[in-house]
Amino acid sequence: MDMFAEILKQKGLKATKFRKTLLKTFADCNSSLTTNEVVKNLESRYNKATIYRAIYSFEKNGIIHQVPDAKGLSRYALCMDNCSPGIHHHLHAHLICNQCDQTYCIQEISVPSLSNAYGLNIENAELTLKGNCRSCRL
Amino acid sequence: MDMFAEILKQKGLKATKFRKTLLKTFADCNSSLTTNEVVKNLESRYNKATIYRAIYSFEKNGIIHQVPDAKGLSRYALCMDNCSPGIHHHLHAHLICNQCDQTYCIQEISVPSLSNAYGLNIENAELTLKGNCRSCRL
DNA sequence: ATTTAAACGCAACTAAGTTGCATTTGTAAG
DNA sequence: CTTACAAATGCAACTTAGTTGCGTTTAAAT
Repeated sequence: MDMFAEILKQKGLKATKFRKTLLKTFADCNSSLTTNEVVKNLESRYNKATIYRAIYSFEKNGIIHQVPDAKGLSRYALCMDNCSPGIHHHLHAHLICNQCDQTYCIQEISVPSLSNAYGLNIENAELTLKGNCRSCRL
Repeated sequence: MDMFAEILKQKGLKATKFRKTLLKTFADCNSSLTTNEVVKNLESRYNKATIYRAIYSFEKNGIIHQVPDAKGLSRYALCMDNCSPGIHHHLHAHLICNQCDQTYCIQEISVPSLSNAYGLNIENAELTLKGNCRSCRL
């Protein structure tokens, strides 16, 4: 019984060997990964184009969500909330650590609700913090 | 009397012909510009490397500040608050328009104060909204 | 076991941004 | 006004992130 295969199928994706490996990579990480960190981890075994395409499909199908990155790279984390294919529900803030440049989801801090403020028809809000993460404060 | 030259010197930068042109470019724009939009505007007259270096120094010296971009490019807007070389004070939110992909500073919406929440030693917070800008709602 | 659409690998490409070094220019001192 | 020099610019080559088209392989339904 393969847990990762089940998750992939439930989200509407074929459970290939590579995709199970990619999902495990995100699951094993307690924060987030840049596309390039994934490429470096896996490029001996899998092609760069394949990795980019899979990350794109994971994001689209509600398995991972994009998070901000200290240097402007694309960076992703596993979805914690119940995200469906096509619809992400993330109300939490993101912390970029000044010391390690890692990005963490901070479930304890939620994003203020601004729905229709000032007639801007806001459909999404992101709150990004810069500070020190738990590991770097030790 | 050259207003742009005065601003540049006051911020500690040499007032070259190119830098006055660049500052005017940002001043003439009511929202923000990607580095590439600036390059496209000016590359017939000035070198790409020069443009990148000048944008970097404008940002460092408190003339412009980086704002989020719909497609992850680097994008900047004139500082409105009183920013000093090395220190930016921006408490306003940023709006990315779903229709035109432009980024606007929204002075009316301020970023929640979170200073030391959860021991994260937060020294900066950014609030990014997605919605419709004024021009696109007309 | 067969079939087929989806996924993958490869290679070539684009676009954004950087770097080293030679030349030019703003500005302050003489 | 001229000189001198650090700072700014131009050029060209480079790096890095990400994309695309197409032929081959594979998951999974029949």
